Amino acid sequence: MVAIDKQEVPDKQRLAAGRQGEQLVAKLKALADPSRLRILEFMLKPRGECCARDDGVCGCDFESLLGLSQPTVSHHLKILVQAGFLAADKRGRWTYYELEPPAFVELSGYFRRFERPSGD
Amino acid sequence: MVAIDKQEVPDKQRLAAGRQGEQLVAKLKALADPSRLRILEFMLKPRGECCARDDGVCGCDFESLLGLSQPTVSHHLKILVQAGFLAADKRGRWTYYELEPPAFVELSGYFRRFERPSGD
DNA sequence: TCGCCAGATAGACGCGTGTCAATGTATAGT
DNA sequence: ACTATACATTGACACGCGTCTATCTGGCGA
Repeated sequence: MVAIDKQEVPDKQRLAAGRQGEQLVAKLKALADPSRLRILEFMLKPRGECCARDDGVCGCDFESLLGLSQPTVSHHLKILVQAGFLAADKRGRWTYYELEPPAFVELSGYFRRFERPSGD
Repeated sequence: MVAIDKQEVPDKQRLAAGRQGEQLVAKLKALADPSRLRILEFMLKPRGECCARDDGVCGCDFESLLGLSQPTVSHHLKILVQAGFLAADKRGRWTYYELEPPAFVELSGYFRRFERPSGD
């Protein structure tokens, strides 16, 4: 063993290789689902059907929106929260959700790197 | 034909609902894989190991990069091409790949909508 | 022409994941 | 205290997807 396995990759391709890249993949996986995308888009212009507030959307609103069972909706919301796209604010018996803009700033910034490739 | 199927959804949640949304999901699914992300990042600063050109990266370069079998690499490249992130240029016995910037412009633009939510 | 090599395709296998019914947990109202 | 409700968790099931081996296709050189 000639001292490998430590950091054979100095600085190249760190994003899609290390833990940072795993987080990115997790974020993209979280977005790669039609139901979760609809949740996020609903958050852009939420019309509260059930128990809306001006500072958050009640979780129960998503059920009728998506036509899915309550556990499934809860599952999707959990994934979006864990990925950092939503913030969950539990108030009393309800949970209110808000968009987390920084997560999207990070994503759009990441993709901007590919908008004008260096060499080509 | 009663002129249906044209725009039954006035303006609500068009992106994540209709065919346009399905395409978006397909694009995001294509990105939600560590191997495919590494392929794209490699395209940003490609060092040709095998048969590089200045106007494309040879497909065989990805095999050693990813440590995957040739059919698996071919599979990933196909997905990226179908999603519109890569362009495949078959020249003789080799296939050269290039980044497709417009696809990334579209994505970063989509996410920019969430960077500053209207209501909040 | 014959073999060699780059790449695509087909089929199989295993794991991940979206979905649901059933159940658990905690809060609010009576 | 008891019940109703909003949400989370669990377990199970089916399908999708990443990976491989094996095979096929097609272009290039000897």
